[in-house]
Amino acid sequence: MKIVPDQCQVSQAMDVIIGKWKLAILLHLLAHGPTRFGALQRAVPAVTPKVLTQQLRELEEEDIINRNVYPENPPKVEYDISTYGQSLEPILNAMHQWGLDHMAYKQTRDKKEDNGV
Amino acid sequence: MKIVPDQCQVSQAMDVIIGKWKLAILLHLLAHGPTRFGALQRAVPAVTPKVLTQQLRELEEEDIINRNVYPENPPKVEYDISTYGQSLEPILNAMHQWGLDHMAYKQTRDKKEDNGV
DNA sequence: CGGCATCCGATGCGATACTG
DNA sequence: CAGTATCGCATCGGATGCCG
Repeated sequence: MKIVPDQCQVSQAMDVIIGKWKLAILLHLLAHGPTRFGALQRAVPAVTPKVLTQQLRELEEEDIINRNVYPENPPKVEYDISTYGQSLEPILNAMHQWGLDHMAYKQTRDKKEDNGV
Repeated sequence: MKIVPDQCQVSQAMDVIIGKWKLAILLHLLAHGPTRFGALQRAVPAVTPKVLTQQLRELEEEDIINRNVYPENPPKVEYDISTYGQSLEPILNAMHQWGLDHMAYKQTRDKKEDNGV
């Protein structure tokens, strides 16, 4: 398939997954199902609550994830991938596969450079 | 295929294609073949020469594109996708397809909202 | 033609502290 | 527990001007 630049919507996808922690969030939700805010924070250790909230809100606004509030005490909020969000999987899989190849590529390339190429 | 978070390399791909104009550059090179610096600048009108150079250099360092200098006068420099860079096509295609779907999705969603949902 | 040097502003992200 | 409020900074990209 050839991408026609004039009607190219690649950046539509970029805009949605751009954000330092969005991929990590999506991958966690895809792998583990519904996850609470605190659990997400533990799953992505370096993220602060403020930024985690930001990224979640942005994903929610694009209908990629769902936010479910359980009116309990203590409060409980779960996030999970929406049906629509699951349509991102082909992109993630393609990126993942390429990432694996890229690791291997860098390996061999750097080895060559060590030998003076 | 299920992505195993522990050995997930999705961000490897992200790191390579992140950059405001990199996708536009790659798509242009894929569609039009070898392209000169000036032509790229005309193809991506909003980019300034400084930033265009930056993005090209970063893509070049990852071996995604080739930079060919022709020692003529006036100077001529052509950029083109490397063989390795072509391996990104599955990602771009997946993103493009999703982008098209996303446009349609937003259409119907916004129409619903207009009707008071 | 194909850049590079310099300056500058916006935005994204982080640190810390506090709250219903 | 699941956030919000404030502050601050670094990074990225844009504007402008100059050069081989």
